[in-house]
Amino acid sequence: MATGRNHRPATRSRGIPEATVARLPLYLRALTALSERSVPTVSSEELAAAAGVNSAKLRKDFSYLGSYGTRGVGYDVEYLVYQISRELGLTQDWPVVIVGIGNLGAALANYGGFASRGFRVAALIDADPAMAGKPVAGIAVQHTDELESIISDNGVSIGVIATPAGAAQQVCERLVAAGVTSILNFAPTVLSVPDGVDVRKVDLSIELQILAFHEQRKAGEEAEAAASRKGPDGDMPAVMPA
Amino acid sequence: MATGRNHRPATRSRGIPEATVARLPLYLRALTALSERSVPTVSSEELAAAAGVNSAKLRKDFSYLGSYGTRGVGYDVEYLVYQISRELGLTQDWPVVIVGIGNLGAALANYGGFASRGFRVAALIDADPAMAGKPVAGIAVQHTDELESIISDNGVSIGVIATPAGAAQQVCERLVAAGVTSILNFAPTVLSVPDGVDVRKVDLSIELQILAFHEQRKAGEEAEAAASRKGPDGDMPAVMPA
DNA sequence: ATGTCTTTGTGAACGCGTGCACAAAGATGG
DNA sequence: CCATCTTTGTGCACGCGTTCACAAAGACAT
Repeated sequence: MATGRNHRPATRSRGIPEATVARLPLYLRALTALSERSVPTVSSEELAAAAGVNSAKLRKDFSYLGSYGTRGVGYDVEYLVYQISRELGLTQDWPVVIVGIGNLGAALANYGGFASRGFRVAALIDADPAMAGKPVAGIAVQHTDELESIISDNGVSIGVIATPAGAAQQVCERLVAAGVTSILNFAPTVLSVPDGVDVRKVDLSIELQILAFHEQRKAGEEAEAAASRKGPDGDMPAVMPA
Repeated sequence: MATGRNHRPATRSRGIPEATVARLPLYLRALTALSERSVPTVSSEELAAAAGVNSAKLRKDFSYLGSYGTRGVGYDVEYLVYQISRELGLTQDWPVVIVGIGNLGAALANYGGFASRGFRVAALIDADPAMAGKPVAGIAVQHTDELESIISDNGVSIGVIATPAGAAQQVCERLVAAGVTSILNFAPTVLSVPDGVDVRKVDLSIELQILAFHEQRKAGEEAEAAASRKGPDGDMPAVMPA
């Protein structure tokens, strides 16, 4: 993935493949939606369609967690929600700090998807003294000087970096020194961290560049196909309006 | 990727592996930094360190593009910047529309990483009539009604969806019907699109959940190691109270 | 021109992830 | 209790991606 997969060499954590872990939140979201509609059970086929994956893959993914399905019936929605939540560690409360309260940081602070999944924004931190005390998403921004005490007072182990690229590595080092062991990095930089610290990267510009590559390829193939009336391979799909 | 990889079944586009394409922007960024420091050449070892990857992987990646290096010396920075830019399609101008100008949409509009890489924000679109005309990042927001005409007038082929989850699929369908063939989706939903349309997904909540999983595992291993000095089987994780 | 030294480019092996296809398991009806 | 039908769980094969290790290639000094 977006990104940013590949942050671990090849560590298979407790038998659950990394690729499976990355899909569990996807299943969880689909299951939560079913739960809200009071659907009691769901088959692997239905759930796979809702999550946008192959049903065999989904069944294999679940098989790593245990045998939670009933043959001939499917999976119990509520039970599965609980099991996946537990496996992902979402049954406990994760205090999170966001460093860098610019446009992106503010957007993250306001993002509803955090609170609903066991994540609690413990603090917003910015280096600009003018920001200190200003409320963003109902939380007063604190100055970078407070970083270390905030982390240790709240027992924060997950940090989000939304600073400019130039500040990211330094912020990262302070976070790690203060006890943070998982970092979600939005700054367009490669962070270097000691062993035992997980980093996941989200890079908006990179995603767009990948799209541009495919877009260019499509345009190229099109021109190519238009030029030669007789294409040897006919794998160009007709674009159907949804 | 994060993120969000795996949006294509297994299509190897024009001989260049998908995994390689995803890393090209990373190399490009490192090379651009070197270029700004007027470094003339760089070895695969140095560049790999700057990009945070294995040097053998980097060389193999470049080998898909051609033989652009000089043995005994390394790679010419400027030349490589050009070649990768061309391969990614960044030598041309890509007009982009952003739909959904909330916190996140505004952050994206203000994000500097777009303009510097051949992407031009052609329009900001929001469904709220109260937003229409309001300038965000120096561009006046336009109403959703204008969506189709904006797309066709500007020849937009890349769209960014930053709407709430409920609106995403509908917006997506309108974008596709109007001619967009690449979509970057920030809404927490699985978009269904016709063949020929690329979708990349960035999901903030999913990234955090993956971090939480590893965080929990780290905490579990720690507790396990502390509790049992010599455990016979170590596959049963101690369930920690929430 | 020749030898040495550095660094690229790649052949080959390995491991992970994916998807097919099917047997095992349980529900359901008679 | 038995037959049938649905759906899970998984053995297996295949392909992609990663990494090692080394031969080929060029720079540079003598």
